[in-house]
Amino acid sequence: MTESEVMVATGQDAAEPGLTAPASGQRRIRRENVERILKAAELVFAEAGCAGATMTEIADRAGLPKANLHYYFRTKEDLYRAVLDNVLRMWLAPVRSIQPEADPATALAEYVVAKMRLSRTRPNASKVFANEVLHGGGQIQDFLARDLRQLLDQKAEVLDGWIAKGLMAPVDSRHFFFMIWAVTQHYADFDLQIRMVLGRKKLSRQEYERITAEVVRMVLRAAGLNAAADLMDLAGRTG
Amino acid sequence: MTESEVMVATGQDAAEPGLTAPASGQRRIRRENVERILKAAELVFAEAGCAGATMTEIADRAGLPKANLHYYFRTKEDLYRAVLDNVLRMWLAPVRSIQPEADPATALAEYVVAKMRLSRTRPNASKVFANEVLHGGGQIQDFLARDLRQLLDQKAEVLDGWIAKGLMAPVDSRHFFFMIWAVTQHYADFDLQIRMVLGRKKLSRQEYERITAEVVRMVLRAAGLNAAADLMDLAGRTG
DNA sequence: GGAAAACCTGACCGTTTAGTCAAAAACGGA
DNA sequence: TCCGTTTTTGACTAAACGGTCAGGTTTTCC
Repeated sequence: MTESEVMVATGQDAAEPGLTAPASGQRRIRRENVERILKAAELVFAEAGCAGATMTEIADRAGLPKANLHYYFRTKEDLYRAVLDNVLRMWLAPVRSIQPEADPATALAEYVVAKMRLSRTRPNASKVFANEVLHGGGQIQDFLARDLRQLLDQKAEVLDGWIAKGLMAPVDSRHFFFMIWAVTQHYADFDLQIRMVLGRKKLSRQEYERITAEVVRMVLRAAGLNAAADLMDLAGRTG
Repeated sequence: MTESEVMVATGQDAAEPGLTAPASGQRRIRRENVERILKAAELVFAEAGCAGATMTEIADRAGLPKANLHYYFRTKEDLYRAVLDNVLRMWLAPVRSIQPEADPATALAEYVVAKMRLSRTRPNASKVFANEVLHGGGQIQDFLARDLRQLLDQKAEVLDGWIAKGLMAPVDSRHFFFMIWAVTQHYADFDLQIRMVLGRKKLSRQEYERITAEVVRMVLRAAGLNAAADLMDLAGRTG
């Protein structure tokens, strides 16, 4: 599964691609139903895992009969791949802020904020990703070994550049990224644990923003950017 | 599932507990087979998740016929609970080093080292735990809301004490623990991603120790303990 | 050595699940 | 309105799975 193959399932790979498919976008009904199915599937796959999810459950959540799912997606695995492809595409996006000419503290803070926002707004996507890596099927290995590796190499080089210029502490740039991924995704993947342990039913948006600021401070300090972290401290506590 | 109920499955809760059970420990055969089954089960549950694991697969890995599993563990859920109980017990152990009178840098470093060692030596245990939290069944909620919450409250208080004395930066102690958990367990739960992205087939013990040192440095810096982290820098790079 | 307890296991059963299919209904351009 | 195309769906099948059980074998203890 290379990056170029990561795409929204248009459904054209199921049920005999319309050879006479009109250029004017897909049929309305197909587009709407595919979207509904993918949304329901992401939820169910996140809740139950790939093996634990059933087509019947997904169909019920989408408000469609099961046979209809098999009309748009030939097999359960096809549907799972489509969901996963969406998730992977989303995963790669927030890293853009890491650029050589950027200010390290600003860029890292922006990156963490973007990752935390993704954890809040799309926890199910993160869970599907986590589940897939956890039970390392062949599904995701190409993505990890090709696309993600290439991306990490690029961005690690940016950090190494900053370090060489003395702009941040001499961390191992790759493992520094692992730390950011681990911490930010933790708030989506382990949200049950976090809520139970904090005794909260749900984390409000305000609470989430406070947590995000805290995570940013810790990450900045881990990078040796204490001045920036302390500035945040001031802003966060007085604002 | 309270902490007191967290225990190794002795098998006495399956197949009619021997009412005439001898005080001199369990029967040898039972003890050995239960251990083999639990070991195989932990592996399979980690690889496939709870729903994806099959009794047949576990039986094959344990080298026993499937019916034999049901002799020691009445149902798949009973077996899963037994595995999970082992995992949870292990999870709570390493936190001991966090004590009020300890030196923050030393205690935190020891804690991170212990958690990283657990990730290296028992990755499957970590994966079973992660999978359970991810798909939050009722199984683990009591543990999280009671035992883990209580433990976190205790240890957060220790950190707050250190902070009050000015021994470390004013972090949110609970979220600081979340960061440690996230980062250390990441190396077990996401080891596939880490190996793929680094282009390694397997991480050697030496590599793991280098990574552990790096993680310790980042955690210490995140806690504002830069002096200790820099000392480690020196030791790690010259030693 | 003998009896009771513990252990073993092939064959079997009911349920759940992914996937199929054919016939009907809805759609949409001419 | 008409006709080919797309969409819908209840009923069905085969396979996989968790769990059962009866009858046999081994172990343990006196």
